Amino acid sequence: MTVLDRPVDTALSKDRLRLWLKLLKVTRGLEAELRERMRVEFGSTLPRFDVMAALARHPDGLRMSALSDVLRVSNGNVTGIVDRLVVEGQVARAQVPGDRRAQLVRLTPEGRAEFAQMARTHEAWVNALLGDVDAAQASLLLDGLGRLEARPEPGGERE
Amino acid sequence: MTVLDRPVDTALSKDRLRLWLKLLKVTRGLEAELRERMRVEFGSTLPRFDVMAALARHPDGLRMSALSDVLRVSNGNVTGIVDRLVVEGQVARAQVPGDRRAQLVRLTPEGRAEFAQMARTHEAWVNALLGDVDAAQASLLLDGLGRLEARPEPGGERE
DNA sequence: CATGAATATTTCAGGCTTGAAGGACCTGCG
DNA sequence: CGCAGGTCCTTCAAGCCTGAAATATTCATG
Repeated sequence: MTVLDRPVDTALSKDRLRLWLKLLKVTRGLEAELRERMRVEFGSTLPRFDVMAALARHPDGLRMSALSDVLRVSNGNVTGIVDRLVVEGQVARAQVPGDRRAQLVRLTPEGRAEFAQMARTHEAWVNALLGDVDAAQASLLLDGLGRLEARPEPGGERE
Repeated sequence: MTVLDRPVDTALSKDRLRLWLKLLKVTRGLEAELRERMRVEFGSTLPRFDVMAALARHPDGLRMSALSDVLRVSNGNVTGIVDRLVVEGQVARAQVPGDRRAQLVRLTPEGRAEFAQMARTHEAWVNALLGDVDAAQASLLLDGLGRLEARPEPGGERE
């Protein structure tokens, strides 16, 4: 911990801080725009969209805890979002045969149809918002971003 | 709007979508790590830190609405965060002489001291979390990120 | 089989966030 | 002056989010 006890204050440290602040700014800006469009166009939200996207990729359904893992979101949070999606009829819960604790969550047919529409539109939005990025820049950025991915701490879970 | 009515589905569109998802993933990962450390180490939060940072850059104080502009956060939200910072004694509200509607918000001396400590540690955290990024990569990424900054829509506010 | 540990989920309090509505105040114009 | 329209801020309902505690249920071990 001794490294945290004195000021850092190198040029590189400042550069990294600037990079992080920029990252935050850009991401929040884009996210705000997408959230707003999701709200106006579909009366929905990004978290709901995220849950539906995860379920769309798993047609056999996911358990609540699996959903929580995939989305990297707390267990209790998933409960609330799924609750609302159930009320809206886009998602259904089912019992897992061998385990009375677990729930299997799936898209309903209506949810599947709604998601297809949302996903198409969402991709178009992103495509337009990132319109200044060509393929080469995209791959360059994608690569660079990989470098600052927070790795799970040693001893943590693996994929 | 006609462009949104049919599937996009070009390779470039997929690349941009992947880039956006990566951006979101990386940012959320780092943010979660910083939030957790802020909570454990300082019993505080990133939004509170953001407010204090803005106030630290404006020793003469900021109005609530100016704070809301700087942080790009809704007015009502700022009210709540500042309320809590006031309770904690890190921030104080003052009347603006000529205008009984407005409030001038400032760091207290305690807030200023606390912020200095938090800012030093925060920078060290970011420096460590982005430890794989050297100066050249940082500037490359910073530049690339600038390209996908959501520009305010035409007719919107300017800086 | 019992029972203690582990697993799956929900509930809860506290905080952040938004958009919309409301109240107080200011300003400019007739 | 009076008052219409704007500005500044707060309040509110609804939703997202977390970490921690509570509830069920399953599993492993003796």
